[in-house]
Amino acid sequence: MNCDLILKNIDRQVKLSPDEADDLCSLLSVRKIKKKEFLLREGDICLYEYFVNQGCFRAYYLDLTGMEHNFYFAVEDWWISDIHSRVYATPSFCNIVALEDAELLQISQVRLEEFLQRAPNMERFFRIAYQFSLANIQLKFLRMFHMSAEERYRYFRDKYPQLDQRIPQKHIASFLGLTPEFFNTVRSKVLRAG
Amino acid sequence: MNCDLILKNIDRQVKLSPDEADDLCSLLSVRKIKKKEFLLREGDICLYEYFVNQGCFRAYYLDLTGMEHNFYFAVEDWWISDIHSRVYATPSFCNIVALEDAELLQISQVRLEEFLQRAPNMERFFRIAYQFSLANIQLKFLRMFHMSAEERYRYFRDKYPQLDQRIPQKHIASFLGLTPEFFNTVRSKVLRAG
DNA sequence: CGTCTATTTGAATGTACTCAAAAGCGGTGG
DNA sequence: CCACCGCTTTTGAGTACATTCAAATAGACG
Repeated sequence: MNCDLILKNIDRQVKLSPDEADDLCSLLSVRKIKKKEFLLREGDICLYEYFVNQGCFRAYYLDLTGMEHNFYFAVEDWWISDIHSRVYATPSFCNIVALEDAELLQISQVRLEEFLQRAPNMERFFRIAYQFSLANIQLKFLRMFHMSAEERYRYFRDKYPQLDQRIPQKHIASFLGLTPEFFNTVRSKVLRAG
Repeated sequence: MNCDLILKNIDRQVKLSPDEADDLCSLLSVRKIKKKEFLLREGDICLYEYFVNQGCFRAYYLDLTGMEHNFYFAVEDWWISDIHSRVYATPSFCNIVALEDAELLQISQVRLEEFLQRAPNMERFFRIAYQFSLANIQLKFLRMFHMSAEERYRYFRDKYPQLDQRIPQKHIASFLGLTPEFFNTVRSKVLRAG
């Protein structure tokens, strides 16, 4: 199993001992997912935290009218799960689906909690990771909520150029809270203006 | 110094030993703030994590045109700080101001980090607290971004009835991403309809 | 090659905003 | 205690940004 990427990812925040690293890796399992397959479906309880080794995912929820709303993308070196469902152990409101063939590492919530009890370094890693996520999502919230469609798209391109190339327009539109049609006119305008 | 409320708050997630509780309390100091005084100003680096013992705060940022956008309220038993500024040790984008005379407990970022190194229980507390915040803010993000003005206000009333009563309309309008004028018409409609 | 889905374009509509002005309310000084 | 001032809330008219619906074009996949 290829744990290189995840260990490098963790090493950016905390230094695990070789034993801790081995312990972690022994708890991980590989999961291969084909394009369009679901990692999580609405109503399921999210039992795992996932780390993307390869591929691309989108997380979305369905509103009352059945429309899909994307709210998270994940590619290589990103973590993904439904944190709400996982933490509260309640049925998920959202779906996670592969946009490309993908390989994940997964650790079950139960094993993760046990591991955190005996590995303060990992407790620390997640504390820091969540702290950064929170800092970033708060800023994202400000930006997304008070910016025009064009500003939002410019910000997205700036921040995630690799995603802008890789992910179909309609999913970016949804991520930005726009209709595909209107997003397309915005996008054309931005491309013309540079 | 009155540490009852904060210790109860922490006790909901983790059990601190009496020594750990004393250790924590020795690091806290009381801060009294009058209505309209600033706890944090844009450009300052946020050096503390705060816990509200009494009173009410709003956090907002100024956009390019000088308009204020509220994004967080805190009352008794809530934590508040600019997590982005505090964690990255960069100048804050936001302002935090008291809406009422208030009393806070504060702990400096430096002391907090030191404390977390020696108190795995508190590391755990913050990991869990951030985890819940993240779960909730993600859900809030979904709701706020894809709901109409009226739905957003109904959700706000439902979730924070105490804030709806306590905070001036114009600040709720801003929190919901609406102009005070438009918010007022929405609010009137909701009050009429029940 | 044909089918299905995604993107592009346009017209009509609606939601929320800006600007303007009146009415209400709270605090302060005479 | 009341009158005034400033700030907040309410109301309305005109406008802009984004949506819905419809249809044509382009692209992906079997």
